[in-house]
Amino acid sequence: MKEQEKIKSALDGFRLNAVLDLEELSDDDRQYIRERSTTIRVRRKQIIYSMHEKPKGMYLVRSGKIRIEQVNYDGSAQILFIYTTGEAFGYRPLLSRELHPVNAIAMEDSELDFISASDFLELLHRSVALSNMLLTSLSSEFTVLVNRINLFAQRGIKERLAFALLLLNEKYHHPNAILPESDIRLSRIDLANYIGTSPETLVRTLRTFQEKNLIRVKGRSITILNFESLLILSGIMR
Amino acid sequence: MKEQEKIKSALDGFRLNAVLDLEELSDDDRQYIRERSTTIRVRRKQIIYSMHEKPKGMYLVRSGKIRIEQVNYDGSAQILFIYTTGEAFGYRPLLSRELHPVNAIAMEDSELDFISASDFLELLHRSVALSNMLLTSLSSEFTVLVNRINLFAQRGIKERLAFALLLLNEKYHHPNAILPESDIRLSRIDLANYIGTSPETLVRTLRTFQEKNLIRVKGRSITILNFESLLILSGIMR
DNA sequence: CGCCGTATTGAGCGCTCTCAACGAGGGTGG
DNA sequence: CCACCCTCGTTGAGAGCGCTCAATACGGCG
Repeated sequence: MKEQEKIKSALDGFRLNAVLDLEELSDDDRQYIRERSTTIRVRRKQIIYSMHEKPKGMYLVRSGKIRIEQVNYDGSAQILFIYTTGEAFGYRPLLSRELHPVNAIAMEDSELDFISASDFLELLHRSVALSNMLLTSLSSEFTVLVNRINLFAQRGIKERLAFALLLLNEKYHHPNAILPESDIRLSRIDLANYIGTSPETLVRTLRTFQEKNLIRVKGRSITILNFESLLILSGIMR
Repeated sequence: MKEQEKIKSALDGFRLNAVLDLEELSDDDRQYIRERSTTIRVRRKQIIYSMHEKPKGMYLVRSGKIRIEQVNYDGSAQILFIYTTGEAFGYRPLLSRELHPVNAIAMEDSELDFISASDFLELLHRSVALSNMLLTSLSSEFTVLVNRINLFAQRGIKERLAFALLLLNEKYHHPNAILPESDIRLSRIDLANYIGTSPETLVRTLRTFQEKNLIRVKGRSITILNFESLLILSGIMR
């Protein structure tokens, strides 16, 4: 599918690639990670860490979905990322010796590989490959965040929703599925907090999308019907 | 001034610290930088690099102000950062082997130290200290950007302006000045593009701030009169 | 002195938020 | 198995914020 490739590449620069590519590390490093990591199980809604906490280590998602969010004084929440299988998180404040700036919460029952702060930093100290990988990855993530600031600062809800659905489509895509469309399943509140709006406005915008046959909505599940239109609507492409 | 300390620390986590602290590098590294860097002069409005260009090297501001912005298809622009004396920019896409995601434009006549891509990468390759410094710095910048996404997604113009003025106050602060307040000088359009609004709305919001004696406006120059109120207004503090 | 880019002001509209009410669904305990 | 409750989702109405368009002032520079 040529169109699908176009969509994918248009989202380059907007997609946080948090995948920790262990392939790029040496056998020793991989061995080290395997030895030191423990698997932890978390249930839906369980808090993995909270804002202003001291970071305990790095997490790698084996299964499930984790949302990273900030909660403001007025109680409003902004979901910044959703991490899924193969993606790593929680390690950045270790590098900059800061407290967690965000909450990490399981959106579904999930399994995580955990490496303690000291083990992680020890490995980082030893492995130039890891250090370089993180440097590269942080730099490209910088671009992603900058693009997103632009999006939030300049675009309205329609555009932000269109964009979010395209990103989520990738997050919710089943690894071995052939079809491009996914079954995007998350609560209205989560989706609203992800695009920075209220549930009411979100629902209304979803309906207008459905009326234009851009998506199909059945309960919690959202399916994209027209990728190209959504991409144009998002304003990131002409 | 105790209050001033409070303001400063409240802005931690929101302030992009792009200062390249050469002190942390070895004598050799500093020597290398000194030898390889050339000084270039740019005039107001001059483009240093453009979006989608291949990055040529790293820039270090000696004097003047550089704005980093993204321009969208519809012509709207979002100013993401303003770099001033001692701050480094332009090197991130070198690390991630990407094209520039932003424009860099001189807001005033400025002087920059330039190090070519190959020299920069060569130094990075040799210097663990630089590599670690960048890793730390990128990680804390990640937090800053995340905080800003939250701000843009959740807050209105009043809040964003209050916040921006506090940040700009630091950017425009004269190094040896004693007083906390600065003379913030930039065009209405630049300020509007920085907080993500139209010049008209910006002007009106500035006036309401002035009417509440939060700031003094004289032509292009803005002076903060009441830091504490602005900080509370910005919503980043209770 | 005139010109051009910048700043300000006014008016009107549209988008998005908030508040309030109602409906639907899922889980729990009886 | 059913009744209840609680959360989530949806819909309506109204207010207010921020945008756009248009006109008018301002100011530095040639």
